[in-house]
Amino acid sequence: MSVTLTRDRRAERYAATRREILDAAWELVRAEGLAALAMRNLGARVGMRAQSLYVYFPSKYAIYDAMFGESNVELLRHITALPPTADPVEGMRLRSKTFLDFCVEDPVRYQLLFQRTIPGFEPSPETYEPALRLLEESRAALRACGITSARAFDAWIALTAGLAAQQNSNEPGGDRWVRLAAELSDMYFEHYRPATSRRET
Amino acid sequence: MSVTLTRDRRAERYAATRREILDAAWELVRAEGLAALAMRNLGARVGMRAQSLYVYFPSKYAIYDAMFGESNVELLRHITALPPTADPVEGMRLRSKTFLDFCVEDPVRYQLLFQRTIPGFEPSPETYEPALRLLEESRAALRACGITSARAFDAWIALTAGLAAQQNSNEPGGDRWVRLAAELSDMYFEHYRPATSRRET
DNA sequence: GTCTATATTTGGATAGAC
DNA sequence: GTCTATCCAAATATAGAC
Repeated sequence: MSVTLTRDRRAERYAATRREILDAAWELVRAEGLAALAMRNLGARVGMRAQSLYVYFPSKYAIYDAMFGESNVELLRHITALPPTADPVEGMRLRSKTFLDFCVEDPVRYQLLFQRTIPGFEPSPETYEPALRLLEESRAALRACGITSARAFDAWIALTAGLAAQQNSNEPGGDRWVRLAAELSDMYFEHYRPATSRRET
Repeated sequence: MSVTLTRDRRAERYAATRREILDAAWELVRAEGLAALAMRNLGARVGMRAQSLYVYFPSKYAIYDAMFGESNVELLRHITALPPTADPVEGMRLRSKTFLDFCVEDPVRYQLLFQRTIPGFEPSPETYEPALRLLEESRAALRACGITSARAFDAWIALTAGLAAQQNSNEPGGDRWVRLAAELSDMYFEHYRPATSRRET
């Protein structure tokens, strides 16, 4: 006779070990770069042989994919957690600042999310999904500012992403480009915002 | 008794082979990605064993460095070859278009020049020098438009580089972002150009 | 669930014959 | 200047004992 248990201790243990491996992987890539993720090194960090990791992840790419996925979820969470603002343009300023902080805070995570630099790695549709949601959500937020054209949307993304790219590739950890965000945001809305939907100041 | 010759046939042959190796390296990375440059593969493409390549380049990084250097020289040449324009702002538009075309034309070259993606590779000061020259030259061109602040300069670079980055990472070979260049350039000058130095239209 | 052992591949680089 | 012969190191992954 089998009894139904309310907890699966084995599954809990398994999940905890997976988590531990992912944490170690983040530590490793932050210390030595994305490309330095190697099963041996990773195993050493969690006190295992490389081979044992295959119990938890079917391949190295599966580890990258899990990291990609949780980063994307985290970013989406950061953005959707922002408090509502009375002025939608002020909201966009806040969003871009939040996005840039997120990118600068962890350059390796940025590289994993936004630069396709690991040979052979492509995120799975499931882990990529939050990125699409974020993009959609951004489009809506910009629409609330009265900006609807696809070109204008692309321009906003390019502006914001451009700052992050410059910052991380030229002065990781600094703020030389990031601090231009508010100014460029103003410039953007001065140019793109239809006169009718602007507030009087 | 030794005679002074006007040509060094051996040196010419050597230089030609080096050139041939570099050409093959470009072909290889364009076909299989920057990270796929391996001495064995490269050797195969020029009809040599990998070991023989060491006669021409002391290491794999030396090959990357040579490629980096010649790309930088080429970019500088593209920009400095631009015809002078009566309107300096028109000149900047032309420069950014030329820059973007250069970046989009060859995404792998772009990656080598502007994204530090090869583990362990850092360009030598000699091959990096043209990049500094170009930056200095760009600063001067922007100054001719009446724009002198360091912040404004950084903003220009971020704007242009942002377009290139978006284009190459999201739609290599396309023009979805690149075609925004003129519009963003206008937006930039509307915002940053001091009123006194603007032309009447 | 972790281990030992091992297969397999790949890649950078050197020594020395020709 | 190109080759053969090697070396060495690193890395992914599988099989099977415990």
